[in-house]
Amino acid sequence: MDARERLVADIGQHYERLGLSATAARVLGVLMLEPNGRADAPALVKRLGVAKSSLSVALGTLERYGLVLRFRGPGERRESYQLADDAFEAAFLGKLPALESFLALADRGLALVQPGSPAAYRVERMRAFYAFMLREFPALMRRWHDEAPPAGPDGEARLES
Amino acid sequence: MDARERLVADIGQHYERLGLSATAARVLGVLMLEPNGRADAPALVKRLGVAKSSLSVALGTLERYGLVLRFRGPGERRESYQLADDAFEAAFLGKLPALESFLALADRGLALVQPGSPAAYRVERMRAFYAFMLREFPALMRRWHDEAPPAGPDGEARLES
DNA sequence: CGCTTTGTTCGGAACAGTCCGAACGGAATG
DNA sequence: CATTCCGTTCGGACTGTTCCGAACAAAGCG
Repeated sequence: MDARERLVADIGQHYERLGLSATAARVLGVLMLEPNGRADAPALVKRLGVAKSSLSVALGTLERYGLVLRFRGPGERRESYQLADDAFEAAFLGKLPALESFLALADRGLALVQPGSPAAYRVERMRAFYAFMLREFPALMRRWHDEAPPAGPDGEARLES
Repeated sequence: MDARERLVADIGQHYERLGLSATAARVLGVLMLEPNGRADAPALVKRLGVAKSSLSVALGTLERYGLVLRFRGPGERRESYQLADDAFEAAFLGKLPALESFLALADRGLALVQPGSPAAYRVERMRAFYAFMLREFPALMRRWHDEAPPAGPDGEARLES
């Protein structure tokens, strides 16, 4: 078990802790270290030692989360899977809807709580916090995009989105 | 099932989605709407219809996460549980360590990947993103603390931390 | 000192989620 | 048109988690 193998396993552990299944997490680990960030299903099956059915569902969830893109070259028999360029940002932005629904929850709470009571202040503060985050987070992401290092020498094929 | 009940259930659903157990999530829901944000174990057991053993472990995890504080008044027979004032911020800040470890993972990746390769650029970009977030997020929290509305009329007892 | 109350810990049951092998539908090849 | 290759879906087995009831330790009260 070389260093690369160990790193793949550790990356898997961390993504698993974030709620991904073990297979999906390990797929991410492999793709990150793959030279061109791309692999096909048979390669992943061999690399990870999982059934192709498990791989199928794992890739499905990864695609739904916007972390992995499917790619089929013209006339290509099999399809390749590639890390989305903005996978990490996508993982962050994917949590914004959760913030929105918490905001809505806070609103419902405000309507139920006696105005002026400590509970009202508490819920109002919670509401304000989520509103603040919901406002400031996209701004932060914009700043990141400005300061961000270039995406690379484009030695890899870019996928049309 | 009145509106309050429904709201408690929905808050529970959302916190459950964030990784808390069902019981812990519902405890949070109850405490948020409780007039003074406080309750004791028998009340919670009756309110939620769970065994007190389940409640015990749920409260333990909530306390470890810094979302709930134990409180025993002097000479009080039983102890009360109260929402931490900064529960929502704590929930956010609790994820910073995860960012740090991802940064470390990216460093290990950089050491393994061939310099100049597309993979190197990709991992470098990932590293930069996490570094950016790790730097900017505390700053964002500071700004929140400045702009934040007051904590309330202090009609509730404050806990010594 | 016995009794009650409060909170934790333990063992077993129930459940959700994930994985695997097998079967299936589709598409390109010969 | 038969065959081969891919990817998805399905049923069953397994694992880890959560929950409950019961037993337990600790601390005040009579």
